[in-house]
Amino acid sequence: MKPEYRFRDIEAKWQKKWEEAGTFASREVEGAPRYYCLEMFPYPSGRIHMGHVRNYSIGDVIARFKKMKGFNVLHPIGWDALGLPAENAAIKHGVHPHQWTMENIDYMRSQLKKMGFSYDWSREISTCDPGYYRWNQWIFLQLYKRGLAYRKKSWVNWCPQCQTVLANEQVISGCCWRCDAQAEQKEMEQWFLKITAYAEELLSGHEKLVKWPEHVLIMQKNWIGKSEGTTVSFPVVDREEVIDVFTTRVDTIYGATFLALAPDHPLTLKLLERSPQKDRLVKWVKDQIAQRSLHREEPEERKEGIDTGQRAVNPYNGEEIPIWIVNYVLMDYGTGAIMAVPAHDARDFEFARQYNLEIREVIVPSGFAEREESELETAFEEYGVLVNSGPFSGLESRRAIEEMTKLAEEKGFGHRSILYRLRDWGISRQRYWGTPIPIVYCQRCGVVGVPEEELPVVLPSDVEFKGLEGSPLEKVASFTNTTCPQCGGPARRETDTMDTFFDSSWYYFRYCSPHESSQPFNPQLGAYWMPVDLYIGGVEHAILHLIYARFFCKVLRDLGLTKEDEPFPHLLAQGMVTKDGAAMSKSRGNVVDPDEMIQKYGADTLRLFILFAAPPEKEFAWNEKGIEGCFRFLNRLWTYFIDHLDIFEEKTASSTSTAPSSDSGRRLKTKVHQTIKKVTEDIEQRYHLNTAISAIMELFNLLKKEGETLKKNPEGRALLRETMESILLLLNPFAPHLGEELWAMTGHRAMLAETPWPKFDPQWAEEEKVTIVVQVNGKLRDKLEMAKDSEDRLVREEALKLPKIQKYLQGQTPKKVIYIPNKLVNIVL
RNA sequence: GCCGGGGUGGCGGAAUUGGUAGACGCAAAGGACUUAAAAUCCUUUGGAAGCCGCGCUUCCGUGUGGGUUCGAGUCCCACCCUCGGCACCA
Repeated sequence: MKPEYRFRDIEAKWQKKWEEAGTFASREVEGAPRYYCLEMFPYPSGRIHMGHVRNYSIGDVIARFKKMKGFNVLHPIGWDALGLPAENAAIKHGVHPHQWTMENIDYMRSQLKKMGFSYDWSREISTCDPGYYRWNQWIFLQLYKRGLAYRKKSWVNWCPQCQTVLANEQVISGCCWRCDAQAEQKEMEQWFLKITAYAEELLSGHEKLVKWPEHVLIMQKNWIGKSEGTTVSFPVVDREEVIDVFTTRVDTIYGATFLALAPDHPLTLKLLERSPQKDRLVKWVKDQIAQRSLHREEPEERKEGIDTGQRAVNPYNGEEIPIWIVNYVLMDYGTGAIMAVPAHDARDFEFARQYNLEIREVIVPSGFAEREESELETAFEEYGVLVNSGPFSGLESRRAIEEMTKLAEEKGFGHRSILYRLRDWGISRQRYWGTPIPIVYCQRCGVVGVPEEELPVVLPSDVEFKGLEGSPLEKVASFTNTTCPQCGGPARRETDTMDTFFDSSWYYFRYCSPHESSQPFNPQLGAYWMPVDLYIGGVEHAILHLIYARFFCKVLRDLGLTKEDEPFPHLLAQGMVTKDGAAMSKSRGNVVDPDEMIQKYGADTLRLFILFAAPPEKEFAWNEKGIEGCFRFLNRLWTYFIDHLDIFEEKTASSTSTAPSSDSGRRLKTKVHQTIKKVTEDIEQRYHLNTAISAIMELFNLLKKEGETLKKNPEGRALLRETMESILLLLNPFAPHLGEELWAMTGHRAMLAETPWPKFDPQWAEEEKVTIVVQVNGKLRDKLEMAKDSEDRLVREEALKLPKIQKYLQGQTPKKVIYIPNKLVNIVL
């Protein structure tokens, strides 16, 4: 009776062996190059999903491959364990967030172990551990000391029914996601991190990220949104005040027919004071503010505005133009005020038409002298030549921008300026399950940071979760009532917790010394492991997480903890896992559970399939039949080995040194070395794991074919043994359990995981003979077998001699014969 | 609207620098084994036409239409479809 492929037993057996032997524990050893392979750590939502399986399978192939290549590999895992779902579970099911999270972590850890991932479990971290979030607090205090963390009033979404702040994602078409009440805008004190201080460096740092996918860099670039332009001051007529506007198109300023302020601009109410219709207009402004950001979900919002009756002076030509308050100008970008140039801005154009305001053309396309006085159908937003612009008429836009800005600087009514779309990062959350912000409010001393030696500020565990009112922490008197660290007087503790993106912004440093207790991480160990050599994760984090993490790395650098400017020089953005044309989701009911697949086919099959069916960066469409194909492949492999175990019992001489005497042997040996080359390059350079796997399949197919004759003599049997060993070595990163089992069954003592990656012999990896394609007028007509690197003239002659080619020539002399060495001959008639 | 990715057999995909389109796998069809089925193994498989005929020949074929080139899935221009990101950012 032949042993079956009992994958459940095999997988459990080797997982245990790896754990007992500490095979994947990373060490900081001299003499070997280091490699830090990191996958985005999961949120412990309950169970792992196929996206995790894919992400972590890709990482595991790289980690195991690098280990076999002789690197000291750091391949850690942990838990992004703080966050809203835990608190919602508490509200819904009455489980404490801590308990809920811990149970999820325990289950998901067991799932990851069942997948056989080569993690160094001794470095496992969890962000809800006070030993971790204490360093969130420490970092926050350093930021606070440097003015990079500050408090500011800002507008937030507020549900009047639930008495709590809502995140943007929790406002569904203007209403609270939980109680459906109309959400309001409320101004609250919030903590912010000054990421804008690093805007320029976050942008220029992209130049170092040559190994990031282009589209991720573009998304970040757009998010940071740098624009260069001019700030111009418009004095208000008969008043002290001056209105600053920012524009990238100062060349259009002679076409500015009004100024437009955001409803929440600080000058708005002042300007309305003298208006006869003051009450009505002020009410309009307040309504606009209250509704603001609710229509961010509805882009087709109608433009509205009111005339303040006040006027401002265009400093370039002294013209007085009206000042309007409009709903399409945003207070939190630029100065909150714009010069409106209807002829050359689509939004101003739309607004001016609606309110019958003047549309004055000052730019014409270059090549047109001056346009006929005709109705403009749309705003002309491109660069062109200035007209009706006083001394600047006739200049080209770009030139005009330069000169006009220069003039403003000379006369003192304006200057060059750079603006970023990037906003400071609001990190306050009125939630329990997050890191407490380490701040105390003292009646005498004001805002006081908790002293470092008192950290961590630990989350109280005795808290009620009713989900009805604001932060649960506000109701815990033992937490909020405290004493001022400066004066010892009575004080109130900050009850806001941190956005969980804070936690994930530096966790990759923590892995370098996860048990460090006197600082966030040990700088020497950080210097040893950082930067991360390969960071793998979903593209959905292209902006938020990856910008925050880059920001934190720079902050930690400025704090002297690291020398790295960029934490992740190489990013692999993996594609989504879909089924039936849509992302897997519970609501769609198209979720495939990894547990079921492990149970049915085993972890090796699941890993192999999820890597085989598509390259990592592309979308992966789940298909039940596909996984069966991979299962069959592993079964065929297993059976073949079992049937040929006797080959490994013989003590035949190794065939590595000599060339096989048969054609079969030469074909197989060539294929072995070609496959080693291809698999190595596919993993190392292209990360195209799907083609690496298919190359291994091809080799196995040829082994089966050629093996029939080869196994009849000792020389052939030695080659078969060598081939089979190569297959196990090459397959190890993909299907490590099966590999280890067969490796042991074929008499190897050392673990496969600890065995060096095979090397290819370039002589064998190259064909001795090449097939040369023969084309006539670019069409394939015949093929020619030639020795590699045959002489030019010889190949051309042979090609022309071919009977099929003769037929096409019909005695003509070719106009031209093109020869691409070892590839093709093209005969042009 | 702006920015970006993608469109290749019945399906997932391969073709790495402009040089044999369809590797590998799935599905399908036929055959072997079997009392039978499953499993397994073998063969065939882009489309069309032809041929004294079981293998070869010819033509067509990588979203559409043009272009560059001896040669284009790959480069250029225009368009269509699709997926993602941003969305009053001055």
